[in-house]
Amino acid sequence: MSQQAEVSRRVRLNRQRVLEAAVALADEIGIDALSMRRLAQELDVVPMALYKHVADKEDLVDGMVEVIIREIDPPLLDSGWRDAIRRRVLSARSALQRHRWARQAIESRNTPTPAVLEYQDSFAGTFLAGGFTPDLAHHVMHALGGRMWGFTQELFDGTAKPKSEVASPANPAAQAEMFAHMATLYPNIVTIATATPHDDDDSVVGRGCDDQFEFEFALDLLLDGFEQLHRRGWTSA
Amino acid sequence: MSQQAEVSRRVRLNRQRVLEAAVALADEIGIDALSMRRLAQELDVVPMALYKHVADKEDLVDGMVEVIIREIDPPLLDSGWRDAIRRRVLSARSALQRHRWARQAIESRNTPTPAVLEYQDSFAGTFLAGGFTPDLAHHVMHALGGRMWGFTQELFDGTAKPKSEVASPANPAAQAEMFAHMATLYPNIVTIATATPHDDDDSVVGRGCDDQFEFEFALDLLLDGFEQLHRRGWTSA
DNA sequence: TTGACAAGTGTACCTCGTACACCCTAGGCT
DNA sequence: AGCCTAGGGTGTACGAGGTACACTTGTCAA
Repeated sequence: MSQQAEVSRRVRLNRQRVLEAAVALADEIGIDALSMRRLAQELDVVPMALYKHVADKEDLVDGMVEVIIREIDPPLLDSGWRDAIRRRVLSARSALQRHRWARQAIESRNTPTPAVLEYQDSFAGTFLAGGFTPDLAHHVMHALGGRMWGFTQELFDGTAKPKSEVASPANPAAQAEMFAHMATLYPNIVTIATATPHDDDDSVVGRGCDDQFEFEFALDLLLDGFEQLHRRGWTSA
Repeated sequence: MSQQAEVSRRVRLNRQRVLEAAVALADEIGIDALSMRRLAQELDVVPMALYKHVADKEDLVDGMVEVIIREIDPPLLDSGWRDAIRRRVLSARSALQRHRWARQAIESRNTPTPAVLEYQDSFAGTFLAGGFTPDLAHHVMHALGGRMWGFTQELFDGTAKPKSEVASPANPAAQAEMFAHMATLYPNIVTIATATPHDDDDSVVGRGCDDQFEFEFALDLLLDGFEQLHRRGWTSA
């Protein structure tokens, strides 16, 4: 009886609750560690219970991506295309910053869901409304590529260190030696990595660059390019 | 005896052979279907035999990426930076075109291997040799991002259709209906998708755009930007 | 020939996604 | 109120996958 009371007290699941729990769990443990079983446990149900709310894991991840999309600011309507695009991209970026797993999740999808199509459509709409020809808008969206989602394909920047060395943060001698080693093997990477001022000075090579700056640098480079082509009435023909 | 002869006739495995077999198998069945067990079967050994040559699956994929990198042309030394970068990127692109799984493999790595660092280092070297300041070279490499590997983060272009519809290639009526449906829901995507001439005219929406063109469009846009900043002596300070 | 090291094997364990058949409960109908 | 039913939740089980560990076999140098 108390058992039953316990059970009935428990809020019932629905797709939304499942997706939100999945997002929260992924925030915590990363998307690779997110399994149906782990998620079920978090929700205090048996794994198979989830399948009443999502078709399969693919569908779960699709749903999670949609949750993220909903966090992105809607496009501005009262400003120029450039400002609207720029702000929206940066808003997407900040959403992806809150959910570090999302980039991988988005990249792993290979069929667009309606939510994704809608997102892309509104981008296209902003360009068209800004006077871009459909032709130019098309190419420009391709050029934007993943940046539309707020990420560059960074992979790993030149400043990331091989994992073998990560474990020794409090060993200045070893670090200096490794730095010298890197400088021998990869002189150019070290040159450009050390050229930019560090925000984190206790590491010789690591985390030296401001990701946000790099992102906006590339974004603005592209936007400048778009603007020029647009002004010149560029066509692919 | 004949059994033994059979066995001894078999060439011995080594890391290189394992990696090459893995690349070939991934070319054939895709990287998702590539399992240690399947690869072992292909090589006619028991799964655990592979572990004598690769540390684990991570290591296997790292090795596969290195194989790909070796397929990319070395940098030109006798031409300007712009030409050198452009050619190399396009060479990387064609390697990735031959191995469609490679993009995903590269993206999934989160710690750079020496081969990867070396590849990036030679890019950096090309910029520096071209007279870029370390500062500008740094930002420019970030801007290049994944394009350095010959791919844009396409995700899915506006012309990709939801998978539910993929199965009916020979149903013009349904296709027309779906097109109308898309045009209602995603008018802007349809507008820009149909603006560019198709190379495949039997599909109303699909595969309309020339990926190579889009790639070079964005690449040149960036290279133009780089060139201007370089000429102006741009600094981040 | 022999001895030792490296290559290959067999078995077994754990984690995952998920099919299938079942039970239970809440909410609408009489 | 009592009943019925749809759909949420359960239990069990299977097959695929990565890989630890202990073992056997093959190769080659001394």
